[in-house]
Amino acid sequence: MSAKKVLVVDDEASIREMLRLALEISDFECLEAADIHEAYRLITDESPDMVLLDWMLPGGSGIELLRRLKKEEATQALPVIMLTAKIHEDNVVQGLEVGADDYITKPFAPKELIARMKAILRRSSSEEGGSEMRVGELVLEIDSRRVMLSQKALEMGPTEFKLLHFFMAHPERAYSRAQLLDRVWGANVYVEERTVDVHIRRLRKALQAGDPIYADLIQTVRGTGYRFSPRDLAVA
Amino acid sequence: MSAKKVLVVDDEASIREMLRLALEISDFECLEAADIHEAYRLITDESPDMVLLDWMLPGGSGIELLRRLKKEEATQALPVIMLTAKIHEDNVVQGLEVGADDYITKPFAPKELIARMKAILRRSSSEEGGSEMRVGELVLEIDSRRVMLSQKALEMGPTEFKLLHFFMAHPERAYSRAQLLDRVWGANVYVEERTVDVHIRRLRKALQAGDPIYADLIQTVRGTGYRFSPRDLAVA
DNA sequence: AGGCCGCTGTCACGGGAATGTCACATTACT
DNA sequence: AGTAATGTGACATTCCCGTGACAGCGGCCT
Repeated sequence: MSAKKVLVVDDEASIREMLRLALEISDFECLEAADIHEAYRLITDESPDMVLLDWMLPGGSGIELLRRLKKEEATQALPVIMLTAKIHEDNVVQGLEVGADDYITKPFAPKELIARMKAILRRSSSEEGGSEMRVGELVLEIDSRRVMLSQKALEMGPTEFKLLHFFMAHPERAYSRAQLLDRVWGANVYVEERTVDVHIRRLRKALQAGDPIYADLIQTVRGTGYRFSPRDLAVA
Repeated sequence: MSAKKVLVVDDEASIREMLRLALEISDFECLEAADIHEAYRLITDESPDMVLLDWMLPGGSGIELLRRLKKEEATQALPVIMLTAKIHEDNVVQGLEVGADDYITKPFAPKELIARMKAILRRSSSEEGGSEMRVGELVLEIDSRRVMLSQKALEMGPTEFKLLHFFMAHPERAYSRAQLLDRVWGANVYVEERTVDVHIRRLRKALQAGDPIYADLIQTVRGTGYRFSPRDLAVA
């Protein structure tokens, strides 16, 4: 299992730093945001597996972000743990009502936080019953690591599989080559950006072998990168 | 109904003797083990119908063995009753969490033990819908530890049998070598990952000897591991 | 006890797939 | 038309897997 990404939202740099340390020791990947705007950007761009959200934030309190996340379909299932000061314990009720998965009062032991995080991640990951994604006749079977198009298996390498997986999880959005390298190849990997092009081509070719129309799912966004667009499939 | 085999795991010979007596009076067949290693050997070699497991054992506590049994596919369903001293009653919770079916505190009346045993056997024997698995013409007979393909017996070692057993219980899913080692060989076993390859090959060879088509059931998933796929059998 | 035999785990070798990079062709936009 | 960006085929390298061989171990038979 790859490392889980956790977004820490807190305006105090010292607290973020402390949390980053605790998280990285436990093999989590850590993202940081100091305000709501930055937090929202990171959530859409990096799609973390969990959010640690401080209650007291300048420029809009944490509950505002929480409401927004629970309102949108794409982020509704994203687990959120609230961090709250002992004094404002009555906010906890409010937070849980809005849809926080858990809360923890400051100060807290890192160990307890990690334990709660793992409990929540275990729960949310076991919930994903349908371990397959579908776009029209295209079915990506995660467990068995196969791609079927109209009942027929498609041949492709591991990288193309991961690429397709990422695209199907994030449709209708353009990604730059750098972003794709980051999200599909993984961080801290240095390869030429143009390498993405080649794998895009290989993925298109694999899809085309199954049904030419499906190659059009992968669209080029000139000057930006690529986009996966199921929407245009039905039109054709 | 033939006599049920019961394995008694306890380091004190006197207790084993007492239990043997009680068991044989009630028409059980009795196996004895003084330590975990011997116990494990007897379980794989003799496949008893039930285990009476003392908590306090030299060289690894009983819970260690219990964990291992519950983790491995082949022994997951094997009923285990824990024997525990009154003083350590808090261990009971732990034991039940790991998967013990029942517990009894020493000292106990033989009559009570027998009653609990029968209750559990009744439950577990009614649960086992059939002690064989089938994929096409391939039949895995769990009790007799044999594999038949088109009425013909296949030759394979115990490890290949367990491997096939695991695969048939979890079809259409890719497993890494580490996962297979964990779930087929058992936890706390250190062997090279590539060893899996060799046993995969031996299993394929055994299947091929029966019917070449059936060797294709075991598929290589490059960069990931292996997959058992009955689905592709019918297509061919 | 000795020797045979089946099972297991490890290694080394070879082949083939997957990957990343380049050079060149092609396309899209000004 | 000209330029920048993307598509594409080819290639060397790396990585991964299949396979045969082999030694250790324990059981079983004589």
